[in-house]
Amino acid sequence: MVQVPRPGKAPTSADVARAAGVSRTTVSFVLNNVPGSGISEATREKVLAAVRKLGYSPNAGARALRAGTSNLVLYAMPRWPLGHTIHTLLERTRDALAERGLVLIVHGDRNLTGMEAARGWAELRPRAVIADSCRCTRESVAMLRQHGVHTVVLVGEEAVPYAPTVVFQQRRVGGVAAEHLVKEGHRRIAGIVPLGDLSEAGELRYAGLQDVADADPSLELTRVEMPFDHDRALAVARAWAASENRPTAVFAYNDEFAALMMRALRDVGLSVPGDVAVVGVDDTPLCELVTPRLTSVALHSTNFAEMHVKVLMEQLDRTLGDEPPVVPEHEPVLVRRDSA
Amino acid sequence: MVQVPRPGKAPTSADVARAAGVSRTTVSFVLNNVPGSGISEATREKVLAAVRKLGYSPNAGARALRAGTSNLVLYAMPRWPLGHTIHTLLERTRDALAERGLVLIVHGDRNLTGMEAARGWAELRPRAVIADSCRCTRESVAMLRQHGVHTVVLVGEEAVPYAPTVVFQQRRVGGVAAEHLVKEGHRRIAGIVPLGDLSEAGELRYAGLQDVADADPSLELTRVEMPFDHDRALAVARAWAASENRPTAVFAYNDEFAALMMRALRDVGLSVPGDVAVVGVDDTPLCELVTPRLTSVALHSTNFAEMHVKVLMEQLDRTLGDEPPVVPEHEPVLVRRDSA
DNA sequence: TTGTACGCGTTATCAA
DNA sequence: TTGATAACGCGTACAA
Repeated sequence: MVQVPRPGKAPTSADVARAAGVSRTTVSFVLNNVPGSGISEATREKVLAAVRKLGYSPNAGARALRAGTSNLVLYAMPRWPLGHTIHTLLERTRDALAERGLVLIVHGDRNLTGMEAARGWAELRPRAVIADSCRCTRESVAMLRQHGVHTVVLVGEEAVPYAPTVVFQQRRVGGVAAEHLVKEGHRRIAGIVPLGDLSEAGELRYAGLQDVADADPSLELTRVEMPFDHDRALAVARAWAASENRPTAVFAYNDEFAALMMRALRDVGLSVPGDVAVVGVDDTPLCELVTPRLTSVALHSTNFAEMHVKVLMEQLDRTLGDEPPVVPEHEPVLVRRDSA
Repeated sequence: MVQVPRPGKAPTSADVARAAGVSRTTVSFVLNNVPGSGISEATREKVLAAVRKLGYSPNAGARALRAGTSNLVLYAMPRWPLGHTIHTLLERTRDALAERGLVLIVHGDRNLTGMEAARGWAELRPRAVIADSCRCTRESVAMLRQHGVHTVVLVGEEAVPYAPTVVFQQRRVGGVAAEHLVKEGHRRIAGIVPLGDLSEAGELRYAGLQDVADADPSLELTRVEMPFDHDRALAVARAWAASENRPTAVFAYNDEFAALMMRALRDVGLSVPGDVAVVGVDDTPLCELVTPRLTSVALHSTNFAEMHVKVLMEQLDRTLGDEPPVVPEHEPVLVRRDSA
């Protein structure tokens, strides 16, 4: 049972020392396994027993205050919904950090950017910060460094000169899809941009389509803004059914939108991929479950996670002022099935 | 640009005081808006200017050390994969906490339980901890309280006497599905238990089927352990096609497993729901996208999130020793479509 | 209005 | 082996 030296207050190392009948110094030596501080096995045991008895857990704040650095690694929650990619990423990162005695913390603030965000992160004086590059300016990164954050790793569309960036291009997702469709001979392509939470990523992916269209004037791009809603999808499909120069292919924002469109297209009598080809994104299990099987752009979340962990670890090892870091690129890959 | 009073070290309130030409006390008064400490508008401005100039951000650890309590609320990352439910929950909780000046932190450790886990959480001396009830024992909760954690809110299958619990019954998910199937006249029901990450929740949902079967001896329950894999699904479907007393209904762990089974069943010539009815879980968009449309048990993540936030806020307001809290129940709801 | 001084919990240094 | 002491950054009671 947990003993209560001072009700409502957490036990301190002094409490442990008192309970074990030793000095605070001794407690500290035992708990931190300080080498070369000949502690007898007997006292060691006494101290550990007292720790267990009191349920002692060191105060991380005080420890960090004294040490000048914490063992926290702060991951700023990304703007887009938490999906499988993030899940894998967190899992791997946590494990890798745990091996070094570092603790992964996901910071909840999702609305603040730039200096505002950095100030909140800096309050915790973390060892490292991982954040979307779109939420970090040169100033905010400098601020973090100023606050003793040894490592800053960004994730985003493109590398910035002031911090190592793991490039993860939403934009290329659209590009890869468009390139495939062009190669298949499509000339009129529609791109879906979702409304709501997903619109930010949606714009980026659509911009990728636009990149390809800009390079090839014979392409005709149609932008379709749409919530995830069967009726809206039906309306779009109906319009296309009635039009003689409808798009011959549609890049849906993700696999779910793609499935939604496929259903709507079929509902109005258009065939997939015969009349309209469809490409999704994420390569989810859904792709195999719909008819026809869905062609999809894969983000390879496992690869991404590993790459991310690698960069983070390199940065943690790096002593301030080393050579600039590598910035891996992560190219999405088209997984071809039947729908396009 | 960020000024550097002492390179590599974060600016302190003393630095701010120096830069503003005032005392540390004054800085503190200004930053904490201490009432009744007549600070002239001029000095106020000077201090704030210095804060901006230095990029000062208070050391949360030191502040907590002094105050005896932090403004952190720790959410221990749940064991099962982060999905839409968790996403909504975090979003709502963060907003509600932000209104009180509290910061939501998601703690990465996912493998530790009981005392081990509690020790890690306690190190940060958070104001509140939210965790899966299955990772908390009576002792570990007592330990947290001992360490000044004012509020502990659990989420899990059933209420425990030592902490307020938001009841969220995976088990009832299976129960609700089974009750529906029984009402529809099914007597031989199969339940899928996924392998891997999802097995923990899978066992609970299957136990819900078992509850119903236990109460009705005429029911015949078949347990199917299965990874998410088309070939394995096909094998199961083939076996059923060849058997004269195959299950007439299958409770799939979630919508994706349900869709996988539906496809496999159709592939081997069995009709849905004619030969075999199928029920999924989560009421995802997928339900409307497959043929036939999928009947699913909905968890109503928005309701859940609101309920969760409500309980958390009540607990935060509660002064230690108040009356025991309400423990809302959250009943899953069957959304009927065509597949069962 | 402002400065001085103390203590929160840890750990490192130094002397015993 | 151990015990006293100082310092980390912050907030505040108290005195000026």
